Amino acid sequence: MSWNAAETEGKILDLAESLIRKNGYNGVSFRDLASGVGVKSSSVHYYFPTKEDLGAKVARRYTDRFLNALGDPQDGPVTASEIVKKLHGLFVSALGSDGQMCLCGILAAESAGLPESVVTEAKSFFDRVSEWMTLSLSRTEWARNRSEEEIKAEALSALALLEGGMIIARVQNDPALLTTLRPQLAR
Amino acid sequence: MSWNAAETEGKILDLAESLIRKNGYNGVSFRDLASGVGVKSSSVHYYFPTKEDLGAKVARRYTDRFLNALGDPQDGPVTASEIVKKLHGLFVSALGSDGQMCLCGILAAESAGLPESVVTEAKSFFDRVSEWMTLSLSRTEWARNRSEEEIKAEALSALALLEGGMIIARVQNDPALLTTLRPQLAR
DNA sequence: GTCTATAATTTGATAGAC
DNA sequence: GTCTATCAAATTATAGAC
Repeated sequence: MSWNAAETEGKILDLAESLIRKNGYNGVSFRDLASGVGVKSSSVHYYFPTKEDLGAKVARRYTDRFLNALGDPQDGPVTASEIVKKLHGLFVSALGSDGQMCLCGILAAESAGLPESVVTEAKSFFDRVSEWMTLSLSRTEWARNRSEEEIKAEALSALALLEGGMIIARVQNDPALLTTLRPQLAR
Repeated sequence: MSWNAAETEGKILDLAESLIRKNGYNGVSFRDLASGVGVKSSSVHYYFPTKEDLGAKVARRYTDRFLNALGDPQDGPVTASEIVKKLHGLFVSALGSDGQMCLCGILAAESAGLPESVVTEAKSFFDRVSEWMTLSLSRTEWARNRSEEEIKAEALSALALLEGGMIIARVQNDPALLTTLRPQLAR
């Protein structure tokens, strides 16, 4: 039946996202995915002809969901503090209890050796989240006496702080560390 | 002759560091190292019996050099701004013109799937640099009316901002981006 | 859509000659 | 110390039956 197809494809995407966030792109194999989902590796190739194809689709889906969770900047928080809180909250819940990295963060770290389309999708995550932050901040009182460059720099530094915080929290095995960084974001 | 041994071992460590920073731990093979250095892979195993052994030694050497470049906190800059500038400068020169990641940053990102001793060494980098920052900042005027926790949080957030900045600079293919973040460090 | 079977390559690692 | 030779396992990917 047709819903089986979509279910297998979805399961593969879910597991691929989880495993890449845990081990990185080079730390995931088709057989890991196949055995985890309960099919053979040739079935994974049926949905995703190449690993590059799979990686790019996982990254695209991740970014789409992330921006969906952020919501429309025109209809979001109106203070800089609340905007930053929203972004921070998404990263904290992404790190979760099992210390999973941001998918595009780990892809970006590995990017020098990754297939082109995967890098393009990882880059797109930062472009889009950065744009969301810039648009959101632009609507606030905080932005009144600040230039476009200052606002963009603030958006970028918030993202950098959160990505770096995830990395450190993970290696220290201390998810609470990311929470600690919150006061550094609100200025 | 004996100096040949040291030379080969050093070349392997140099190349391993460079390749891990580019592709991550899982993106480097013994044959990559061997061909790059001009020996056979069995010779690489002669110096480093296992990949874990090699990874741990590369990380340890990287951290030792990094702290050596930072210098003795008792004998360093005395203003918070200069301390932050020194750390920032090291990261900027590490990123360099070819966009290489911080070795322990990429190892930390991959850490969930890495051998134990490699993770231990990556963790040690953040412990030691964080301690350097905390000790250095504690000696400044800036620290006078601040608690131990506040100082540690500042050290940690500076590190997080720089690691995250490297990641984003790399995927955006824009090393200057890390320079942009500098004003966010000085408070 | 999923399977079996398999190809072609790469990987980490070892044994033993020189 | 470096080599040749080799191994067992894992990797991405394809062909073709059901």
